[in-house]
Amino acid sequence: MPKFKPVKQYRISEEIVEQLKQSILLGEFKAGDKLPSERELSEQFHVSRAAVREALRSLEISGFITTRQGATGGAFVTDLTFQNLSNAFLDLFLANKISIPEIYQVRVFFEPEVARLAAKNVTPEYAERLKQALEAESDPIKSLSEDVDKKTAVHFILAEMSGNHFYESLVKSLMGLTKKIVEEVNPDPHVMHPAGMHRPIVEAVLSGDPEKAAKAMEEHAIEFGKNLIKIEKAYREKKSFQMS
Amino acid sequence: MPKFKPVKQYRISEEIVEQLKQSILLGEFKAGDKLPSERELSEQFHVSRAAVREALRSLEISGFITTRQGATGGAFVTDLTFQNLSNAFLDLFLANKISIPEIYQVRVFFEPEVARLAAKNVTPEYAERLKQALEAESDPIKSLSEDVDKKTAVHFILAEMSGNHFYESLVKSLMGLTKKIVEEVNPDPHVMHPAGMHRPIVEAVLSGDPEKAAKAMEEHAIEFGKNLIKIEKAYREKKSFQMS
DNA sequence: TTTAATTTATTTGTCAAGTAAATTAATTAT
DNA sequence: ATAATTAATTTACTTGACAAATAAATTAAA
Repeated sequence: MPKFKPVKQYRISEEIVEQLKQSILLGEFKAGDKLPSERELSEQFHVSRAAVREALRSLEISGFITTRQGATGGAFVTDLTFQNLSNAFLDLFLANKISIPEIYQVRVFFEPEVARLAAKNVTPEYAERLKQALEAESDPIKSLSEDVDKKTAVHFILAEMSGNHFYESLVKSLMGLTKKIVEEVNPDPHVMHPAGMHRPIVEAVLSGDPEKAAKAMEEHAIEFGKNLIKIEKAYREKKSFQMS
Repeated sequence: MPKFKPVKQYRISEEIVEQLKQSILLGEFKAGDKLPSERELSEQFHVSRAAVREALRSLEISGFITTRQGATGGAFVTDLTFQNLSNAFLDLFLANKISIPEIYQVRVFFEPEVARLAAKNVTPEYAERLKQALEAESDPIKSLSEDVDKKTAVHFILAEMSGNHFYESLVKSLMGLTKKIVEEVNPDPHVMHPAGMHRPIVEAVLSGDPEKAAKAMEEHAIEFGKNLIKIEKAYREKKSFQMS
């Protein structure tokens, strides 16, 4: 008996999404380019503006375009970043599909490898950036958000130094998720992550010692992870106490 | 000087997305539940159906709901899965933001750890599932897609056995991406991934030897990765030759 | 009394045609 | 030259309709 596949009926907006996405991926629209206006698109596709707009919302959520209102506005192609990955992780976390301990088990395992790779790839430029990022960690704290960004910088630079965009995306996503959690919990920054915690990592990387760098990163990740788990747990208990 | 934050104007559809998302995350709508119909939502929010529909498209892309037409249709809350993560990886790959070698560098590093964890968590049920999955790999090949699924099964089970949903999501996403690539390249399945390749891994896991399991997985990942990179490169060159 | 065909109700999918609001460019008045 | 006004473009949003899918209820037929 011949095996037929079920015929799936697609929405018009989905068809539009596919065509625009392909066009973007093929480079027919490059980052920064403006797509035709909604009215033009609806004429070209022979569909209503509503269908076009639903398609644009989908492309926006997927990170392919951003839209601006006004005379010079429209839908602009964006350079795809790790942002969606980050959003996906965040949603999984918020939906209780992955826990902080699980995230940190993974991070403790792979970020030492990132540091190891970074230590094998030190250039004067990277060295300078690492030093400056380390310096900036001791700046007076103006806001929690800014402080978190500064404490995150070293991790970002090391991730770039790994030379692997996948590791880079993972690190940036996880740091983004961590930032969200930290900002929600709103702890004392000095307790959560004292300045200078990254010094041993940076020193090991700069000395070009991969194993030492990996070890330093592992210790840091373990310590910070323990800290975060503890503080977040206390926060959650306090919150559920307030609600009862 | 006081530091004011720029006031961001949000779209109505974004506001709706936020409210519905929060409601779902708070468990006010559980997986399987039906959201109110578009007309009801537009009345409750005091907005037009078009705005509601744009919001629903966003929630759909984010993996929170699926929609069905008809009398018993509507927007149904779904159990959030790794699917979005997988889509995010796929888009990054299609947009040439991460390459196959980069993906495989990461996979070669972390999947041995998954095997290591699995070997520490063997139960009779898991053992049975692993054996059956290994058996099924030798079934006559009916279609490439089905064959890939069978060769993927062992990896999925080991990922579950790791007891870490993050690892599980990563493995499933990467296998999903690999499947897409394999189906595009459409190689000879026997060459791409001969049956029995997973036997050493499964045997090591079942014997409860974490280090042996990790080693076996590493060797497998390296071999398969090399294979995939080679075959995909040949495919890409052939394709660009055809186009010129 | 089943069974088949038809009708009805509900819900999403789509369209058309508009108004509102944001934003920039062009024009006019000062 | 500067400021104020007007015009033009584009997205944001609304309203009100009809089409299509789907399941339940009803009716007709065997």
